[in-house]
Amino acid sequence: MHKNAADLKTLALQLGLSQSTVSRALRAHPGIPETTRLRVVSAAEAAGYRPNARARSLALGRAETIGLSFPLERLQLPETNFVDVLAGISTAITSRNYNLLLSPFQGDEAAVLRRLASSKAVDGIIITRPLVDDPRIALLNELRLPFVVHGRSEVEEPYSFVDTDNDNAFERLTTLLLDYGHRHIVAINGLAQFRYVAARAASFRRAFAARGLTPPPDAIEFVSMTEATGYETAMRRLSDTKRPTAFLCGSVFQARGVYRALGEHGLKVGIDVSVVCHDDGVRGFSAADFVPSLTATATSIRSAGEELALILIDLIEGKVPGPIRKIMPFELVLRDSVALARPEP
Amino acid sequence: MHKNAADLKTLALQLGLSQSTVSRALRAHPGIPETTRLRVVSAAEAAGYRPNARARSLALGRAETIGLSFPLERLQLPETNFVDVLAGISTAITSRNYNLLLSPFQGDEAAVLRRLASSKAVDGIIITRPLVDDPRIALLNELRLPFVVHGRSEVEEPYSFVDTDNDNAFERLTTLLLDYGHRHIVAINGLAQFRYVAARAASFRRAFAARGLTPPPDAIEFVSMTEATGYETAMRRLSDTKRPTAFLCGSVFQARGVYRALGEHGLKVGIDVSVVCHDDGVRGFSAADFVPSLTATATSIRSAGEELALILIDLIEGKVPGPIRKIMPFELVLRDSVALARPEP
DNA sequence: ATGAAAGCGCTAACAT
DNA sequence: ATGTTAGCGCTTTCAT
Repeated sequence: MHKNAADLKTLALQLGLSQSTVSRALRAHPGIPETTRLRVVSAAEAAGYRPNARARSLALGRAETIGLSFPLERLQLPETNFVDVLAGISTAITSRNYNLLLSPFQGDEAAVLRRLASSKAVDGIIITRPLVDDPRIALLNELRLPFVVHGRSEVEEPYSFVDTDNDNAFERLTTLLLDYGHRHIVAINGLAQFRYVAARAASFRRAFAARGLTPPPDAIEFVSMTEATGYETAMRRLSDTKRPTAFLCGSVFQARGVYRALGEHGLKVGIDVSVVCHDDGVRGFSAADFVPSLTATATSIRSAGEELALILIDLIEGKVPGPIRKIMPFELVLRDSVALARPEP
Repeated sequence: MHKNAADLKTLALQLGLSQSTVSRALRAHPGIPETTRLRVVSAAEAAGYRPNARARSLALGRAETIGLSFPLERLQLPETNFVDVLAGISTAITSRNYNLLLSPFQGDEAAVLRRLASSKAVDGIIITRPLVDDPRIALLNELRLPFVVHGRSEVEEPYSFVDTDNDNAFERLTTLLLDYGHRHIVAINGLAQFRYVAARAASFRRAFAARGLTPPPDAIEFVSMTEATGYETAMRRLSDTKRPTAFLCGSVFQARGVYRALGEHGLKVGIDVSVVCHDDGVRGFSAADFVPSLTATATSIRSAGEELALILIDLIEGKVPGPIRKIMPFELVLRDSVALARPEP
């Protein structure tokens, strides 16, 4: 076999051609006759030649590599949709022949982004979980590093993003519960610092408003997206003097906690209390597998990951012009966790 | 702010120094007086200078990047310890200031490894889930790309690895059950193509042999490491004319399935039937959280991930000589899933 | 149709 | 203590 993968110079020497001709032949440049092209290609194959990525990226100014910057914890916590996003990105880069550089960080993300940008280690970057007013967007624009955001922010800056259709999904879920006669609904939302949480809260209120209703201020709970907080929140609200008749959860993790709390209160999901949820399609946490099965707005966070990478690569390669904005669709899947609201006791 | 991150040439020009002096000053080479060093460093800081990683790696022959090659599915299945390994690797590279290049693949891994090696995109690579006779090891040795294997293989080739102490863990678990009087034990193992599965089977038999016993040939089941197969296997074996008194599971996923099967048979874990398991410390799947809590040999697959990356980096930097072999320790944690074997009916 | 030469931005051996 | 020079391996004008 090819022991030491040859370089261009050696190859050119062997063929009695110049480096430039060999280089062009390998990339099928116009102006290289088929005969020499074939000769070069077969010689390269025989020698096991593959271009040196370091040299190539230096000369070209592109590394065919995208970066993903994320806080280290996102890989450490069990209840996260991050891995599914990562799976989607992985699929996309595989199909586009790109590499993915993982940039986990602890502490100062801005420093990481600055380093990635000026070190030219990647051609572009994906950032996740934008805040309502996220400083990273202005920073990346200033650094002139192509980037795509998973989610949206409220900043004025132009930027590309892929987001779930939070607005419509939550309005839909809320409307469903209202249709079933529920009025005393508790929405277990995420932490208020994230933009999508605000969007979801607004959608919840909008659905009420569409019927001339206004939910009480404490209808929306802003807590983290875990089973534990879902459980605690539900336990607390079930002790209210007037018990909620339905829960709307922002994630399957929270919904799990709600199911557990209801069980402990001796209440049956889909009979005594209704539950709906937004389902990102996280591996191993399907709303369909809940007992009883959970009515949810289903989307594929993995597809969102694919889109993120594909859009970023298109942006890098100049295949698309300005900022791309993509809203991923969802589907309302009716299952067994919703019943007509019981008449007030 | 620094608009366009300056390069070395510009910086040298500004300072009235040569590129090499600036370069040396920035890396605190001996022979650069403190005064000029400070002058250079502060100028670099002011200019927002960061070395171009592409140029640097070309000149240096090192990219300060390690690769992780894995089949795309490993990110897609919910029941996997892969993400925990990834979390460990991420922690390690963060602390050592390395980058991690993810190389998911579909199909031919050899091609991916060849490409990574000859394109010089990474300084070294981590491979996972070695087969009993794994061809990747010989290939990587031939390609002269530093690498570390997560797990062991039976090949003659020299190679570095980090592995769980499968032999002792499974002997220990088996001995524990034997101590409790169990003789009719079913070991739910992994798929036979992997080396660790063979090692575990041998350890199981060794524990029996140490008491002059021999387990029946069908005592060990070679199935995949999922809840579903754990369930199916247990259901099948519980219908045997002579019911097993204990199950030994290779993973918490399988153990979950076993718990479910026992529940369906109306059998109580830790009373009617005993269960033990090896616990990799996968996020969200702790043996401690089983109900009843599950006796297990506990190890940290995440720490293994950290070791993998640290060893690889040491290898790359020449800080250690030949192949490094590291066996990760485990701890036997006694919980509520084991009881004395009932006298035969 | 092919070659020569410059340059991507950095490091390091070799001066001085 | 600092500068000069020669690469690292590739792509890409610019010649011919």
